[in-house]
Amino acid sequence: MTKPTPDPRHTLTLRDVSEASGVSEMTVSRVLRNRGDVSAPTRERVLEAARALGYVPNKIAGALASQRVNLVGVVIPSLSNMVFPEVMTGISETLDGTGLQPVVGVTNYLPDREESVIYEMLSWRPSGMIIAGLEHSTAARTMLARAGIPIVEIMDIDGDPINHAVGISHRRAGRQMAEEIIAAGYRKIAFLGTQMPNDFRAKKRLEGFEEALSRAGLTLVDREYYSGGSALLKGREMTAAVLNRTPDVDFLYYSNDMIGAGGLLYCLAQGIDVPGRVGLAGFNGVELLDGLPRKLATMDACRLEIGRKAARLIADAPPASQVEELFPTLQPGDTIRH
Amino acid sequence: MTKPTPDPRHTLTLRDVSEASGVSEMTVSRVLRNRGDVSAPTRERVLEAARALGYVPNKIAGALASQRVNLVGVVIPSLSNMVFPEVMTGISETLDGTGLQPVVGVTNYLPDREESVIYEMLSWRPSGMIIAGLEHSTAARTMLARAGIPIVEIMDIDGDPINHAVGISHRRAGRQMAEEIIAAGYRKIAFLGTQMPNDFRAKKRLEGFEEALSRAGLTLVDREYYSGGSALLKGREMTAAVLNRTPDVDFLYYSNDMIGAGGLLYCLAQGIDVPGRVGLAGFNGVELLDGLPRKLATMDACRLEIGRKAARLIADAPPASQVEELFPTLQPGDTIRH
DNA sequence: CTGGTGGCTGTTAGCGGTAACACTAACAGG
DNA sequence: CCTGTTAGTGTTACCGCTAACAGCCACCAG
Repeated sequence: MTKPTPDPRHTLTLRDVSEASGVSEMTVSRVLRNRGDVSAPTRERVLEAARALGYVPNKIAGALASQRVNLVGVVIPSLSNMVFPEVMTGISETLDGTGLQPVVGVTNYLPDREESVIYEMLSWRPSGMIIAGLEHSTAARTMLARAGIPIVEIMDIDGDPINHAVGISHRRAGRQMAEEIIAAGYRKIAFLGTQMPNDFRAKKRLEGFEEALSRAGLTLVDREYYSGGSALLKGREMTAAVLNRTPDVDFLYYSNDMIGAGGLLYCLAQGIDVPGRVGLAGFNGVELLDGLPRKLATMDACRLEIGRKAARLIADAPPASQVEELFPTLQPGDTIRH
Repeated sequence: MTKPTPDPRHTLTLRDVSEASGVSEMTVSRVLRNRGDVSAPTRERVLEAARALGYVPNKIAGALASQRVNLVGVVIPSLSNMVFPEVMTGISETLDGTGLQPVVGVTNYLPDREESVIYEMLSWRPSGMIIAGLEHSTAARTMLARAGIPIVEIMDIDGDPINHAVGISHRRAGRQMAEEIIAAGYRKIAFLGTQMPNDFRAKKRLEGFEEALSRAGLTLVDREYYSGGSALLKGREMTAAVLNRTPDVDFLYYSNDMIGAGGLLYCLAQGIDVPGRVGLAGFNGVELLDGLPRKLATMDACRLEIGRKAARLIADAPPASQVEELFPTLQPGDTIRH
């Protein structure tokens, strides 16, 4: 066995099917797309011929001719942190049946890469674009605005959308969590989070959090940042570091659930009284947490719903820009004292 | 603000740029693709015009004309189980700089869906396809074989590849783990795994595992299957169920690390002596495990390397079919007694 | 018998690029 | 002066498909 079947003749086109079934290319095209009237016997013959030949239509040519591309570009920072796969699920779910298909691009939180991913996607002339976040380079914003297709910026609504936006207010989410923590009586609060300079949403949450603290006359007693590596492990390490450096800390606010889970496991292993001696909270509401020995306090980010609504906006393409704010619910879990 | 800039005139084409810069479309095309000689001043003028207009080339047209598409289809069962994102990383890494770009399609372990995803992808005439697994519908195999492009089936090599294959032998991996467990003196061994009828790789691991057991005169003393839900949580539940039902079990072999981690957390919480009273092992070598209080025994599936090698095969397109077997290494962790 | 009216099928003209080749000026060498 | 070469640019003919419209035939009403 050498090449994967070096193709008897050339690569198949409509013409091959049309010759094999004795009708015009146009009729074949109609049959294959279920468009226009074609008599039942003709349809049968064509389908049979196509099947027999193993014909796969060339969407490139089809798209060019029809000026229609059934693709939706989805630009997200990462696939590996559990949050975006869920958004994707919501998107696929909603797009299924509309004839549209998602195509993902990953930016790794790099603005340059984001720009080129967007450029690349637009050059395929998709029917719409879904993009995480509201912060993009000027060039990227311009390209998107000029593309003449629906654009949905997701996850975040604290900012100025290009077109549509669906998400939560991370600033408010941070504030809300802080208020909850303060109400529970914690006072020596530390933050543990990602270093990523381009995770704007984590940054906004922290801003909201600190704002609420300062309104209560408090400030963070410690902070610890990380980047890269296994989040669970980092959570352990950072927690150890903070507890060591600031022994009187009584609350650890994590920028995401994964490091929060690491922290929780560490505390439990150390026999630290949670939530009595220290309270813990994360962010996201990842499914993973269900399996932990104790439930981490968190806030769901409405990821599934965001995906669904964003896809809906692309599919429906309403004429006017829309901003849909969703409201995360706090899940107190077992790591904030009642 | 209504529509995203209803586009002054129409959508931009090469002609617009050519008119704006006073050269032919062909010259603009050459400049934009860095192909053929174009004088420096002309190149400048063209680039300037393109930038000023915000021109984004139409790859659809380009691809049709040049019969070249710089896309590589990647078909995988799921994005949410941590294993495929890592494969993707390997693929992207290697493809970067070759001018090729990965496009993923997700099948959710459904053969029908796999078939349609493959069909859909092939209809974009990609430069190559990377597909998880060796088990596909006849129609899918035929389409792929006929496509006349390099096909790489990944993850698994226990079977008959269409063209190239890169992966590990899951059967051998299962066998190896069983041998290790037996050598460590465990005798009452149970299996806990996914129900998924279409996770062929998990199935092969189990086959290899049982084969090695029976060669040692042993059989599984219990087995427990799950589907859906939080894997970590399922791991706890299943572990509880097995320990309850078969109290004298002394080893729990999990079909993946995630449920294994759940089981480990459960055992630790119950104060069960691991690895004295029961040993545990999973499969995959997911990064997550680094953060657990104790290291789960596992076997890495060479995911990154598989992604890299698969991408290399597409990029290099060797004339003859290749099968690259990788060899996972056993990571004994702390859950098998020395 | 004529003129609709629909159902079905074919024809024509692109879609927006690019390959391949043709052309042109400028200059070198014989 | 002519020819050959080279760099830079333009022309032509598609790529494989579809929109739009043009036929054609059977059938029916008037």
